[in-house]
Amino acid sequence: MAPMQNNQMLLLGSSSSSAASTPSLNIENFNSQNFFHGANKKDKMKVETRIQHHESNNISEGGGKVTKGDKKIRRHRFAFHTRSHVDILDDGYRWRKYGQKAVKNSKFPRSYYRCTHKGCNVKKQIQRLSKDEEVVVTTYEGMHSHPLEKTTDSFEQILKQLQTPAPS
DNA sequence: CGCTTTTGACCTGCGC
DNA sequence: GCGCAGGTCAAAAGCG
Repeated sequence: MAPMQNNQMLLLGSSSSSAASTPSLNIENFNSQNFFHGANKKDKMKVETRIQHHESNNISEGGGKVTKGDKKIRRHRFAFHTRSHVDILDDGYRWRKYGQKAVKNSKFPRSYYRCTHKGCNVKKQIQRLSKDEEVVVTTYEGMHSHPLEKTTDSFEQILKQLQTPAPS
C-alpha cells in the first residue's frame, strides 16, 4: 500500500431530482478540517474519505416515541466513507452512543451516536462495510450549531500526528 | 459521583 | 394484517 498519501476527499451529490434547495449544501458547517482532524487522528495511514450529501426533506423518526407530530423536518445527511481501521472517528465533538443494531447487509453492527450538547441534536451513525472492513461509513445527521469543544487542532498538529509513529 | 457504554425491548414504516 | 428491517429509549453496568 502506498505510504502517507494525500487525503482524498470526494464529494458525492446524490441529488437525483436536483432540488433547487441547497446546491452548495452545508459543507461550510462541516469544515473539511474537522473531518481531517478526526480522520487522521486515529489512523496515521492514508485516509480516503468520501462525502455523500443526502438531502431529505421528509425523514420520519422511525421508532421514536416522541416526534409524533413532526413530519416536514428537513434534515441534512452526510455520509463519509472513510478508510480506516478504527470506526471511532473523533471529529472534535462529544458523542454519546445510544444504540447499536446489526445490519442485514453487513456482518458488522451499526453504531448510533448523538452529540452531547445543549440544544445540539446532531446524530451520527457509523457502519463498517462487510465487503471491506477497512472502510468505515460515517453518516452525520443534522448540523452542529456550536463550536468544537476540543481545541481545534491546526493542520500542523494533524500532520505532526501523521508523522508521529503511533506506538501500537 | 458523573458520564458513557451496553444490551434488550419497543416503535414505526414498508413490502408482501 | 403480518413480518422484516431500521431506529430509538431506557435501565443497568462499567470506568475515570
